[in-house]
Amino acid sequence: MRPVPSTIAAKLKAAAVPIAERGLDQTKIEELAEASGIPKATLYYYFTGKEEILAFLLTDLLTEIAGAVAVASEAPGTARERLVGIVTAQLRVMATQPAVCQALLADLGRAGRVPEIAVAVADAFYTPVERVLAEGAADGSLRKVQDPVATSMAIFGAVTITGLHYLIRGTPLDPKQAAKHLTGVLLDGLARKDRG
Amino acid sequence: MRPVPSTIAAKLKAAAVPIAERGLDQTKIEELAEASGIPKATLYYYFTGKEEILAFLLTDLLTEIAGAVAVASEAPGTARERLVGIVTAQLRVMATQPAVCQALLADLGRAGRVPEIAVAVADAFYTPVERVLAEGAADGSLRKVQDPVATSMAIFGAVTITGLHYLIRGTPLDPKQAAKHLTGVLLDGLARKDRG
DNA sequence: CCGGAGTTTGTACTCACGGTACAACCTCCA
DNA sequence: TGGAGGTTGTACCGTGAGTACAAACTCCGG
Repeated sequence: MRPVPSTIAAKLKAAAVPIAERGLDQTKIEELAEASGIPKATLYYYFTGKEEILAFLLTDLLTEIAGAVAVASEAPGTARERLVGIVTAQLRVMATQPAVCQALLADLGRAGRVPEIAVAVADAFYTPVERVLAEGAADGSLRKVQDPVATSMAIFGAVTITGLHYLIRGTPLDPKQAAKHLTGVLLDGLARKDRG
Repeated sequence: MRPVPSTIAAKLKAAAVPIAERGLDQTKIEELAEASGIPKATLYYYFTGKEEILAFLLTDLLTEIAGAVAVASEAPGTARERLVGIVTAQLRVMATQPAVCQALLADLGRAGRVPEIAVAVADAFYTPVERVLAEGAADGSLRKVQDPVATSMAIFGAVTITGLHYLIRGTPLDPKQAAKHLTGVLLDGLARKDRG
């Protein structure tokens, strides 16, 4: 993959739309060309194929998420508050870039198969959550869970699948609102509190 | 799609393995034929193509899950206990049929695009959880959540993505154990209880 | 202003694979 | 025993991914 100039990278984002709608395999290269306004021959000048185009879009997205999450992870306050911030940040990007996010989440298998993307997903989602869980156990704002890795996986699932549903159904996603509800459930739990 | 005899249906299950490994689009019909021991021509006698073969495997799987979940939903005890039973049942099927489950969860976008499968997913996952949440609010074993639909989506995500990770990594999945941890987190929440 | 390096793009091509057509054969039952 | 329907091999077609390549265009150093 040749270094991709920013003009191309910018145009390319529109290519995520047909991919989100139909899936990569049901999307012809010609459609990617059409959607992005970049001729097929030029696409092949920079990328070796469809897969690589999607990988480029996804790593771009995941870098952005990782950045926003890193900021939220540095915020002052309790770990519990930062967890809310992290989830909000993740949902915010989903609201901003619905198509690429849908392309990622609707085909998680591909992400798992491409090591580069798998790592980026971990950096953007699991790892920060895992850390904030540990911080919460330390500062007393979160309880100590038995298996932080499994727990961060569960949180990842809850957040992304919730977001994915909004994206698929096309209903507008209010990140703050959704994060509030989601973390409300995740933090307080579903069980009725006997003494709360 | 012609009615599929049980002999064919049984053999066909093996076709889920290459699909889980590589994804449907990276799997040739010839490979499905090889994996299942059913010649290509016979596959096309019963199905109109790859998509339909996968759809058949998925509806079969989802019917099974829906059945197991229905049983768990009828169990005596509190709604809270039934919720644990439902999650356990879902994870149990994932442990029993790893390949098909992976094929489903690693490509949720496809499920969303095929109405038949989307409905089956709802029947196997959301709807029962949504109902047990309502029952829990009624019998007092679960707290009243603001948005039961969104909550059941989050639960769906937590359960399936957790399961998917086990499947992708190939680590053995103990349904009881995993369900215990998962529902532990979901029921009690991540926040430290001030008075528990 | 020239020339060359790298970029952009159109066009023509190859080839793998999904899917179809069809005929031979087999099985089972009336 | 004959015919309907299931099973399978083989030959074929069309689509679309990816390649090859050359023409044109941009930009920069001399």
